[in-house]
Amino acid sequence: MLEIANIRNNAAEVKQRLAVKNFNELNLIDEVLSLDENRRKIQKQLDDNLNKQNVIAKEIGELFKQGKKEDADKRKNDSASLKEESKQLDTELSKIEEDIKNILVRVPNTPNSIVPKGKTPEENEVVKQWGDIPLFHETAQAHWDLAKKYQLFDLDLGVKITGAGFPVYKGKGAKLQRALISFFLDKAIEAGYLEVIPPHMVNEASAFGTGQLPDKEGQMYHIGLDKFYMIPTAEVPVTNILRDEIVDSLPVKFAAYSPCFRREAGSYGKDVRGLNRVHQFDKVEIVQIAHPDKSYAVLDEMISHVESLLQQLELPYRILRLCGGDMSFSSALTYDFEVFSAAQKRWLEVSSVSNFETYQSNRMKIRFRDENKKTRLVHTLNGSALALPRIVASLLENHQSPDGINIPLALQAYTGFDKIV
RNA sequence: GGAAAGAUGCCAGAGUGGUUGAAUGGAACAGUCUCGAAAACUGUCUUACUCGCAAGGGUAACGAGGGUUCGAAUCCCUCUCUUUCCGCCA
Repeated sequence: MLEIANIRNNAAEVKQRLAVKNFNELNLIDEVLSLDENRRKIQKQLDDNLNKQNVIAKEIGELFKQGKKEDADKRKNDSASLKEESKQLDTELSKIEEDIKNILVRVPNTPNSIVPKGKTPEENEVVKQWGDIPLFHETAQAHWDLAKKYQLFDLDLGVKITGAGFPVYKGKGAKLQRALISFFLDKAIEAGYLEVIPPHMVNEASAFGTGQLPDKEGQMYHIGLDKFYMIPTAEVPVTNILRDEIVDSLPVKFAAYSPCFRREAGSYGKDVRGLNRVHQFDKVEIVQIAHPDKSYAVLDEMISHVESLLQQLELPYRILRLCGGDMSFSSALTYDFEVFSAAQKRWLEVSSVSNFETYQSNRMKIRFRDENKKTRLVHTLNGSALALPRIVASLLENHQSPDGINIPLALQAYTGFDKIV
């Protein structure tokens, strides 16, 4: 959530930025400001009251020691009304703090100044395109057909075992998954990330920390009996590693492979065909905890990392700067990576790299010490590097030939084969 | 699933009602010593909110929430979590 101090100091700018995200409840900002002012007033009153009570308590202790019991008893009466008053103030304060929090969790992050205005994905800005778009003739097959032909994965089998959207990978299809995961992890480690294997379920506090709760619980699978959530991305457990910590040295770089579970309620049509959108998929995620002054350089670094992966996989891609309307709630700046999938003739999103600035760290209380030894909130960033299913889809579609599917050179050491026949 | 114990500062670990935000030890940081290091010695060392231009005040926090009391880390209640043993099991 946004820092209250920031809202206090830059209310006009905050509002103007939020408008870029098409956030139209700008009155909430004014509301939160007046609540905050009130909060401080009550806080002061309460503190003063408690101070008086403490002074009296000390005096009574002293009187007891001197054996002046009657005097002590007299002083006790002085405390009664103060105590009553403090109790009321305290109730008031908790109420107002809750109100402030309830509002703040409903306000999205302020977008960076370079975020384009816009409401729909069409208004995202293409900032780069790499690679030649393959022009296949009519015989080019979609990945779901290629999967059948080469026995790579089976969606119907997944339906039987679990339900729609839970693919069963088989043979070279399974090996390809494993190869991609290892490839992505190795590249991340080379780039200085520490590999972690996080829990695949998280508690409520963790889900709140990265912003999945309270709003997006419908997106996650929930284990009601234990109050756990299946992770929709490794970002959730990995970023929470540093929750409530004061970090000594920045940046911290984590890379994690994990399966991801998403309910994807309401999706339909060509979007969910084949591997285009599934409920369980594998992903390698990179996370960085960065100094506020350096987080945008870090964002660039992460973008380059993702680019190099796609280049090594020989997949044509483009990078989009998401417009205000298409960005996620908690992001300040997001770049999406899309890969062109030859047979479907469309761009598929395979990665999303974002800077959350202090939006997540404020929830998670991840801090560092600045030059003056003051604690400050860090910036958090993360990106997919990469999500597998659509990578597989486009690998199959783009690298198909009449006599099989060619594995990109960089991946061959991991697959152990150079062609799927 | 059954039984027991426990939750205190970065860590270990004292503390059962009154200058205890918290002994002691370790770690860390700074300094003295040293060519340098180690050792030794000295000092520093929680966080959040709030008032103040600042210097510096105030308040809160000993798992969480409530209660008793003039006063609670210390007593009472509820909840959560952790550990150990047994059972089951990859």
